Amino acid sequence: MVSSDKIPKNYDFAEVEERWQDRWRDDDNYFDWKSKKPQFVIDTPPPYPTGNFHIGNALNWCYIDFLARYKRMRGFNVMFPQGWDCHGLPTEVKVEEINKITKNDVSREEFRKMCRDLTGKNIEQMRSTLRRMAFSVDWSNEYITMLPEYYTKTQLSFLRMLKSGYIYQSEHPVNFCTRCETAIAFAEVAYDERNTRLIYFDFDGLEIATTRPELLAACVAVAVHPNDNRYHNLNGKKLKVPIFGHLIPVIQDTAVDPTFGSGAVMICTFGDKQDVHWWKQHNLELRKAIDRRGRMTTLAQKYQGLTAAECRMAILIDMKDKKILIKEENLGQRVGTCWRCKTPIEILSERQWFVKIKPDEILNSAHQIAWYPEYMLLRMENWVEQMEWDWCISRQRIFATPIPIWFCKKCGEIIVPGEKDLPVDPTLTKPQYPCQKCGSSDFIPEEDVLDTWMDSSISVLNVTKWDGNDKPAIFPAQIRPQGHDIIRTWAFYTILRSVALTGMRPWDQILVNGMVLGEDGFKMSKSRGNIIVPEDILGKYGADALRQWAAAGAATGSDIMFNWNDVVAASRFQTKIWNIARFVLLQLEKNEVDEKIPVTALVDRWLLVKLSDAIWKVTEAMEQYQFDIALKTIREFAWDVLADNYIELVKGRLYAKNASRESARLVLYTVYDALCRMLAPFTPYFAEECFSYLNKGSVHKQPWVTFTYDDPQARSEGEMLVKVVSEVRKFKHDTGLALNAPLGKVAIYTSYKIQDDGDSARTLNADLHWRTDTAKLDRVITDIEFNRAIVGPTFRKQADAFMKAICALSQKELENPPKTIKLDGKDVTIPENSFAPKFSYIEEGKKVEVITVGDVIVTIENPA
RNA sequence: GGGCUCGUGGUCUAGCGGUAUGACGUCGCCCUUACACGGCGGAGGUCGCCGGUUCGAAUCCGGCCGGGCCCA
Repeated sequence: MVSSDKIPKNYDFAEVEERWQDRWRDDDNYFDWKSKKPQFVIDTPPPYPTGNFHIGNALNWCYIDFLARYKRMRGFNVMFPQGWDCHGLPTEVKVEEINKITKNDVSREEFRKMCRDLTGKNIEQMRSTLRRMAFSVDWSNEYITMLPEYYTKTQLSFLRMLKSGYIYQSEHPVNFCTRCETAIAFAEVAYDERNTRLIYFDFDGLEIATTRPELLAACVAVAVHPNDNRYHNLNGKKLKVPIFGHLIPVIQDTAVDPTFGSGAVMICTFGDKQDVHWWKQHNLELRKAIDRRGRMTTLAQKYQGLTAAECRMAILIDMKDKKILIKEENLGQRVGTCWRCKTPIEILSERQWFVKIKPDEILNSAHQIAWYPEYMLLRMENWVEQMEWDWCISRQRIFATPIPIWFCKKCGEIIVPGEKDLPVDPTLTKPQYPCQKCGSSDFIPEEDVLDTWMDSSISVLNVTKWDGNDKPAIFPAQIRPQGHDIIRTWAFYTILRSVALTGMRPWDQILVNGMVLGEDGFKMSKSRGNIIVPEDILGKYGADALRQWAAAGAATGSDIMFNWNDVVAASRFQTKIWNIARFVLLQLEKNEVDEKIPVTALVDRWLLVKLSDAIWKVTEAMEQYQFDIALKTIREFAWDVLADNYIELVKGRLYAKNASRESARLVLYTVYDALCRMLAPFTPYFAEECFSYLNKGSVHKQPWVTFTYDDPQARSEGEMLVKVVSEVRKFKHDTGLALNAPLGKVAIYTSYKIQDDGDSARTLNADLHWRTDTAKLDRVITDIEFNRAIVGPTFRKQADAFMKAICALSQKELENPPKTIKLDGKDVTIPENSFAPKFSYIEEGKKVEVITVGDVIVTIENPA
């Protein structure tokens, strides 16, 4: 035990957190590949290395660390790896911005290097925040997707899926960002509310309304509703496209809304997703009017080379000249945009690589995973069930994993590298052998690269050390912790890929966290100015306080508003426990606690009962990942039960040299030890500091508390005692007495003998007597309290009648209730504990104050 | 327009079939040798609205209103 004069009066989080961060060793948290303990592998989300670990990440990582630390204490061999999902547009955009270039201004290799350098710097910054937050990351299992060790696996997974038929290439309409000049997946399309103009014009005698006149060159049909009488005469006819002059058919389709615009729709390749439907369904021609850079093609004739917006203006002017423009209307619409740069996406038909979506396979696997909270599974189901297109995985960018493919220049055959030769960049190297089909040695490299989700969706395969053969020994992982915003992307893709590559679900459980909102209740954003950065909180209140906010700010899974109040409250809780610690350690230091002596005093036994309850509740909550309940239970126990009730009661006994002092000291020791352990997952620095004074090593190396204690007598008598003391305190307060002021003679009448070692007398500073005789008082019944949980189910529809009948009993009958009572003319048994009379007392003879607590009567004589 | 989700004292939050949890704020009393970053106590809510089921609903069901997320 450390001597109490070495314990500082105030808890200095900054000093403590820095000291322990220095002292802890990385290898404390390494996964042990040779261990016989049960494994607990976490598929940590690899964040995008923006350089800033934001508060949403912080929430996510707090959950991970709570459960990682908890599981270690429960004897699991835990792997909490940290990955970095490096590839992708944002970094390319940032590099272009910083260096004021576009990707085409430098060589591919040079551009890649710039991206790698920036990413490396950003990772370094984020690592330091992770460490400061005390996240018990297994740094021996860190991975960085832009490094060859990792993207070798990405390429291997590509080849495997190509071989098994999951991956194919074809020309197909895809979402395309003309600013980033790349295809993107549906999951990457964001929707924006924008205003546009609906253009009505004369289309070869037919009135058409369109929002995209610039696509006139790509018009391949006009559609009307089959029941629209206005257009019956048009069926089977061909119309001449204005300005361009090509002929297109009129088709009928029930998907046309006759009430929108003129009821006649121009189908272009492609204005929107609906166009793609019609195009497929009616076998229409393909006319590409917009190219990858968003410029009009030769098909657009004199408008060639204009941007889509310029072309729109020009066409409108020409329509006016030709007097075919009828009118324009304002129209609000939702536009699909690139989620990175907000440019409206075009749907272009391009040769791309795709991954086949097999909804049944994915759903089947999703159902084998336990979802926390459960309803998040619905979001996955809904997403999977409405998938229509396969997953487009090719991108026309640079900073990404290369697609390991060449094409034979002569015969077009697809050439793949040997798996041993991976990784490859086909733009830098050549196949080892000539084309097996035609023998040619001329190759065209695939310049497209892979979607970044192709990297990150094998995170779980990477950490479980998948090498392409079967499923790894430690696969599947035990848990995937992530936000609900990426269920349709990362969770979806990971399940898909695990099933495709191993035939199995990726994890046993998935824990979904909510989003962090700003203090104003809105999503944090620069424009709102409501962004809170973790570093700010760390500086003001420390990591442990921020971690407490994450645990208790909201129920697991629900969105959580950032709230300084919660952080302040968390920090105050630490102060409170710190003071409890100082008190406890002061009591413990003088001589060693004898752990073998029996705990005898009533309140001591009562506290152990309460501790046992708290431990059980906290443990249950941790098992269900209900961190809010766990931490709140600890707080309630420590603050209300231990500090405000128990310590107040036992103080006097500890100060006096009473015989049962040792019993209290052992209880304090037991409780203090248990509190440190239960706090360890939540406030690792604070718990470590408190525990260190016990000289028993690191709290993080201790097993979880499993202390149990049962003593029904101590439970009910202790509960009663605490209530009585609190009522008498309230009495003192109400009569204007200081709580420690001397009180006169107090008699407590109970039906059983209480031996409290003088605790209540000292606490109340009163001449206090526990008595089992009957108080000489007159009492009257003023009210009856019913136990509806008994009355309701027993009497159902007669519950009201029963309660009325009881109320109608006389004072005497209520004091000694009969066994039965008449209800609707029938005698019915009165259930036990179905009601309790409430008494008030009339003093007799001596002037006494009377307080009742249940059936316990307290009289106070001569209050000072 | 569809799916999911939320709507609880001034603010935030727990509960999700037996008449409401905690925090912050607010008001009053108390500097009692662990703690005034504390203790004790008070005020403040017809649990969004309307129906239904039930002996009983914040809690279940239906409708409506309002917020959020995801999607068309």
